[in-house]
Amino acid sequence: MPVRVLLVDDEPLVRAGLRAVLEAQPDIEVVGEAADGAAVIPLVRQVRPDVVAMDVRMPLLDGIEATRALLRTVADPPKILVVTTFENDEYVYEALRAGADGFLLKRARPAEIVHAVRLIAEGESLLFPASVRRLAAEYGDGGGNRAARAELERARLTEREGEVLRLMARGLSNAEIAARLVVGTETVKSHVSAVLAKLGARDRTQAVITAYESGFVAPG
Amino acid sequence: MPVRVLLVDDEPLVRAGLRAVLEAQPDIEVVGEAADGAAVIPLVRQVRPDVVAMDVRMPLLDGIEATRALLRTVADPPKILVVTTFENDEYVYEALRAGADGFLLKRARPAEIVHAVRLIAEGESLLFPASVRRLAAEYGDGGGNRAARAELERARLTEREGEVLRLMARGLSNAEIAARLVVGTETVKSHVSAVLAKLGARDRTQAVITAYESGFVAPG
DNA sequence: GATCGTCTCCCCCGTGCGGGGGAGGCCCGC
DNA sequence: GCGGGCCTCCCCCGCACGGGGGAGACGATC
Repeated sequence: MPVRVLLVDDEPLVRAGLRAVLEAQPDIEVVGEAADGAAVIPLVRQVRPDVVAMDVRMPLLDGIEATRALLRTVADPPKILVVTTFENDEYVYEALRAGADGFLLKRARPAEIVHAVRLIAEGESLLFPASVRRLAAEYGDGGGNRAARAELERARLTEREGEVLRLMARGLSNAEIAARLVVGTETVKSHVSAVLAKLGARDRTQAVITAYESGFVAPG
Repeated sequence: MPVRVLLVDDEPLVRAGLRAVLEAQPDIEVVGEAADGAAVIPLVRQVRPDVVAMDVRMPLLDGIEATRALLRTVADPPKILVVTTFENDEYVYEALRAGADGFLLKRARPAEIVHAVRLIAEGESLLFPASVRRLAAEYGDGGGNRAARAELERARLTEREGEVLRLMARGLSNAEIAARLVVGTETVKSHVSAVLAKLGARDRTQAVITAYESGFVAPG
């Protein structure tokens, strides 16, 4: 059963782009589009999406208000992924406070977008470490942005988990990782499980794919 | 047991580069260096490497002659990976005809170098599809280069295997791939096994890593 | 002092994976 | 016609993997 996504953005171009990116995936299906927040609620009732990709800045009803309305009025509401053009958009944090499950920059790479949708669909209210890290880096250290930082904290792999993922991405087995880190295989299995859970991956292969797609490890 | 590699190149810089790249891998060990072909044979007898990374153009004894001499005089000779700066180097094909097991451009990416060493060590006399393909593309279609083309043929995945690898690289399980391609899971297993063998991968994770590292699939 | 997160290790358990075989049908080229 | 490559499917088998629990030790934080 594919992930059913509803696109909400006032720009047709953005909707088309998201549709192209998402429909290229075997496990994701775009079930509808809306051009403003006011159209969202009836549409959600009609098509029952798993995830709503929601722009923040829209005419009539913006993403924040639409999110609030959605969570207030719809039974068993879909997950909400807030999409924005501006990284330092205060509205994004408003939306997260309103109950959105994650946020994403429009200029994120396709794989990041896809990944975010999958994670959100699985009930993970997290953003991928790399994108958040980059986001955090853009803000610098001085800024406020406690929301972004908190998100980072929630999403981030621990140091050990990061080490394990890096070794997984070099093709090592659990036993080899254990030997490398001088710990037991059971310990490695624990870390691997944690990595899989945090990344929303089903197995180590998917985790390694995510590592590559996110830039956590780079080819070459 | 790591792969034991002997580096043979007249330029210290190249040796240092190869050493850095190869020793960064957990399963590869550089056991010696030689600056010219004449020093290779005694050194091979002494350190018994699994793989010799051999430059073609060297003073005293070039890579071709050194390869011939090595295969003629040493019992149980190591695998020979010919390394060259120039893609259209006629000497390379000479070396392959002399018995070398594969060839590699010096400007190949680290991952490709590492991969080539691993493959060669495992007795695969093949080069990775992507690098050979790129090589072939550089030559254009008009040129001769039967050697490169033959290498390409030997290394290349079949159409079906390529499809399977692409789906593996999207995180699909054998059962999911089977459903996608409308064949039995046993068929998929056959293709997966073929892919693993041709890529010198131990499991699907390593195959996916190779797919990314080689550019067979691209992130984003 | 209590709590929390991290790292470490342990148990059981099912199963997907990969190796090792083989085999039939198809098309192409020699 | 006959071989060879490719695609398809089948068998058996061992094991690494991953899920589900739990638990002790340590440090930081409250």
